[in-house]
Amino acid sequence: MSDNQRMTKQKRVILEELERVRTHPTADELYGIVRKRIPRISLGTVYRNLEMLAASGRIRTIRTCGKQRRFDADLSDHVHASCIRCGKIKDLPGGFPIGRLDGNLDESEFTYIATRIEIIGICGDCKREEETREG
Amino acid sequence: MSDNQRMTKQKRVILEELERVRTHPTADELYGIVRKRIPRISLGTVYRNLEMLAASGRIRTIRTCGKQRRFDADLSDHVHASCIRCGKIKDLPGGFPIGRLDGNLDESEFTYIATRIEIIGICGDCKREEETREG
DNA sequence: CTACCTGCAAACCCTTTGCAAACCG
DNA sequence: CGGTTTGCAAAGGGTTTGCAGGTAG
Repeated sequence: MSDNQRMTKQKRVILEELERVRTHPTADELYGIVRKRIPRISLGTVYRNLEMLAASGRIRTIRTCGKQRRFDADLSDHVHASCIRCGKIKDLPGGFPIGRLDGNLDESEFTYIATRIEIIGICGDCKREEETREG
Repeated sequence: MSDNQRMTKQKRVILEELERVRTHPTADELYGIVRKRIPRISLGTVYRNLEMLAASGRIRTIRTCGKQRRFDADLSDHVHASCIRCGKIKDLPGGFPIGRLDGNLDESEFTYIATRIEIIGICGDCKREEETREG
């Protein structure tokens, strides 16, 4: 967390692309996007930069359904809608329906950083796919 | 999700132990616990049974901070407090401060299943450890 | 200059899976 | 009995890391 971070071309492009997309891509998906601008970038570099950007608070990592981590450059409080089938995440319009949620928290036993709210469900694409398959 | 599940000794003990512990153990932690009662059980069996129990809705899986999945036999709505350092999860007293949260949801585009709320922070153990290390 | 960062590839580690034997109902 | 489940071990797949060369400041 010592912020001796350099703004390299790779880091800048990764951040730009993550801010641009509306999805919450996995490292691998972002790798595919960034490679259009930096063809010789490596997946390891993408991971390292996402890690650094998260450590310095410029982006957030999301772990929910699915085995892969996802990343979000939108730091505002918003609710995520996660699909248990495909793991994709969409944002819900409107902010948080609650506040800081640290009321009944013993600060000596837990230092509050943030609240996360998500709804779990099945997205339209996966639902339609299931209906097709099951007839 | 076809519930042709048999109640084997392994599955029963895994469920019993998961219901008994107050933590939200990883598969590996639960493996260590269950092995006290079934010494020759394998980690693969623990994973398979947790998967089956989750598929039939008897337990829940949690993915948050940390790379390992965690499991929870408490199906009631409760807020999780996750430590970003060690990945451990504790329950917050009291239920959910909000309701179903599917108000501004287009049901044709997302089938609602559940709401998850967690707070992110640093637990007492990790905080004390950091204070010791940094002087 | 030089400490930090990159690309590459191998290592890591959690999780899943194939198989023959064991077991539940 | 017949289809599930188990233990074992190997495979899988996302993420991390060591290293030598490259680069920001």
